[in-house]
Amino acid sequence: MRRPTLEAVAARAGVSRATASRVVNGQTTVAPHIRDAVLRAIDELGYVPNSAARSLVTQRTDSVALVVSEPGTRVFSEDPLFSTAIRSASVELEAINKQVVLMLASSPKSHARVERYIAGGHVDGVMLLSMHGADPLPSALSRLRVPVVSYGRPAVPVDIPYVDNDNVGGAEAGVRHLVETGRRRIATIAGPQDMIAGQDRLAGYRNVLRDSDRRSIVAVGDFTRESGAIAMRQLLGDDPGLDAVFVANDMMAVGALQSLRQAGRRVPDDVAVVGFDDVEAAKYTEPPLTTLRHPIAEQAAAMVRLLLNLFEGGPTEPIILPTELVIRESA
Amino acid sequence: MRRPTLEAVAARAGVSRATASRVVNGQTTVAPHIRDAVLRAIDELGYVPNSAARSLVTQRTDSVALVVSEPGTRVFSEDPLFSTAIRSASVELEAINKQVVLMLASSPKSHARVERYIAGGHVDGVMLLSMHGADPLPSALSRLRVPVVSYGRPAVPVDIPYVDNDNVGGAEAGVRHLVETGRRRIATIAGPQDMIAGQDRLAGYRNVLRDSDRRSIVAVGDFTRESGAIAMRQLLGDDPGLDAVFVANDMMAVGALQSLRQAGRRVPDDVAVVGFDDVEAAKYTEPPLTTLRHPIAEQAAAMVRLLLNLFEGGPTEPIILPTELVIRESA
DNA sequence: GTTATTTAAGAGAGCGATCTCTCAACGCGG
DNA sequence: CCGCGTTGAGAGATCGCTCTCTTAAATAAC
Repeated sequence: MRRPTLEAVAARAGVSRATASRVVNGQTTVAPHIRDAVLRAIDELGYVPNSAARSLVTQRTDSVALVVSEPGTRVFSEDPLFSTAIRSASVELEAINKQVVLMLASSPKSHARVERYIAGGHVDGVMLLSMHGADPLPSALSRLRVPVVSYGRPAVPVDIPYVDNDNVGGAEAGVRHLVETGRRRIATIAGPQDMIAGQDRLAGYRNVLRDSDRRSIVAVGDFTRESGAIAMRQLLGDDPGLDAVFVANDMMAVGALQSLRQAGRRVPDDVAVVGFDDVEAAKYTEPPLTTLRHPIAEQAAAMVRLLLNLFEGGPTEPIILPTELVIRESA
Repeated sequence: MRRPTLEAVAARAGVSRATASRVVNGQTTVAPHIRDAVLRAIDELGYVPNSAARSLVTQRTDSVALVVSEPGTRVFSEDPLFSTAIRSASVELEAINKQVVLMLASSPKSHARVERYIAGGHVDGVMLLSMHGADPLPSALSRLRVPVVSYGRPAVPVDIPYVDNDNVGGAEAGVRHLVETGRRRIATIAGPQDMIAGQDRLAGYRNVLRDSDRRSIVAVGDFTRESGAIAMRQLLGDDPGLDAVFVANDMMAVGALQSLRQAGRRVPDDVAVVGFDDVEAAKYTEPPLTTLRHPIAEQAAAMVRLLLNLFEGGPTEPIILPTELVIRESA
């Protein structure tokens, strides 16, 4: 009760295996009536090509790895970034008939596993979702001479194409909005400084404050809601007179709103709040959050294009997608 | 600059390909010094077995498909169920050295793609995340004679093992809690009735109400926040005197809380609210939500075990995991 | 009508592993 | 010293496909 092989199809259609193969692979050098006979045989037998055999000879697998290099729990739980990126990338890849092999690289041990797997030639290329600067994977994978693209600029200067959003520009736009609406003492809750997004958003904040002659007031969180709440309390302690805060991501902004409420500050009357990411929850906070939207889905699509270019020799410059200020009620 | 083959390893170690293969696959019938020589050769050449060649002869691929059969957007966005399940299943599968191939089946077209892929023998087994009753995939896949396990009881009576949480029992526990805390007029916002979870949770609600001699008041939502808000307004219109509502999932409960606030009802003083799922957000609502927790991660792990049993002939009865009432402030 | 050119289909050699079968070497009892 | 069981290693078939090379037939050219 084995699955039918190309041999069986050929026999049934009364042609050679080579001809059957031609039909399967859509070559045009087959006479119409023979082509039909083969197609009929395929249909009757329910033939499906064996992928192992095929990729053994073609040296292609038609699948790409989506490596999520991030400590386990954070990945999917709060932050919708990963899930959105994964979904979009999947959709895009399926559109070009590539399969997605999802790999989570959360520990050194799994890093090794991933490397071995990639080295094993299981996939034609790798899409790397890696946010932490210290991540050893970008350089490790680029050494394997496998096509790799990264989501988010790799922290170490390694020569792999990447897609990123304009973190610096986005932060600048957010802070500029606070300046333009007349805020005087603008604090920030920065993200972790071992992450590019954390660094760049803080840099954007500093740029604008420097240009507008204001003093910077910085607290650092780790992109979680709790850290945002803690950082906000700390900022209020440091400078009770602050009238605005730029928060490096929405989750922390939600925590900050909570602390502000507890401290009796009204938003935006007393303190204006700007977040970053425009997650779903930003619409439902009290008050709804003014934030910076970046098109995660488009970024994932761009990453797929980049990988395709890597296969086919197209342009592979990094792609930086713009962010957009979404003004709601918090600022 | 090709990758080294087993042949090369054998040549370098001065043995036959067969012996090299024995070493790679950890057979014990190789003399220690020869074994060492082969291992050294492997190390020096950086040999990694070619998976296509291997699975061509072994008929195994060591990867399993994780098929998410759900209309695109819903999957990852609001509902953390999918992301949590995917992550847990990945972790579990990686622990037993199986790769995860993620497939999204959102449209009839992609259904066909998934079926073809599975039929193509790319994977050893399938884990199906399917929530909708009308889903054609469970029966389609079970017909392919591929080991399949399902997350959530398949709506159509098809003979594939599954893992589910005790939706009926959980709903009963939630509603019973409302009864025991003295609530008289207990409404429900049910989930979509084309989903098992929607049906079963409503059934649980009805069971308890019947037994406690109360009248049921039902509105139906679609598991989204907005639908919860709308349903709540509708319930308040139908029966302004209701003093409790059992909501079939947390997202709808969040919407319901919003509508209750707008209607000037205090929670839990005027109206008690019980949700279902214990999502992250349930902790942060105003007031924090009393809800039913089910262990998604454990369910995913159980699903992996079930699949393993399917491979190896262990027991494959459906696994129903219990839910737990988490009492916070809303009820 | 013969030769040159195009087109369609077949023959057969791999791709890189696994695994059965075979055989050589060795130890040991009779 | 011979035969026999055991153990370790090699030979070679095989998995199912692709793709080059070859050949046969059909058409064109002169």
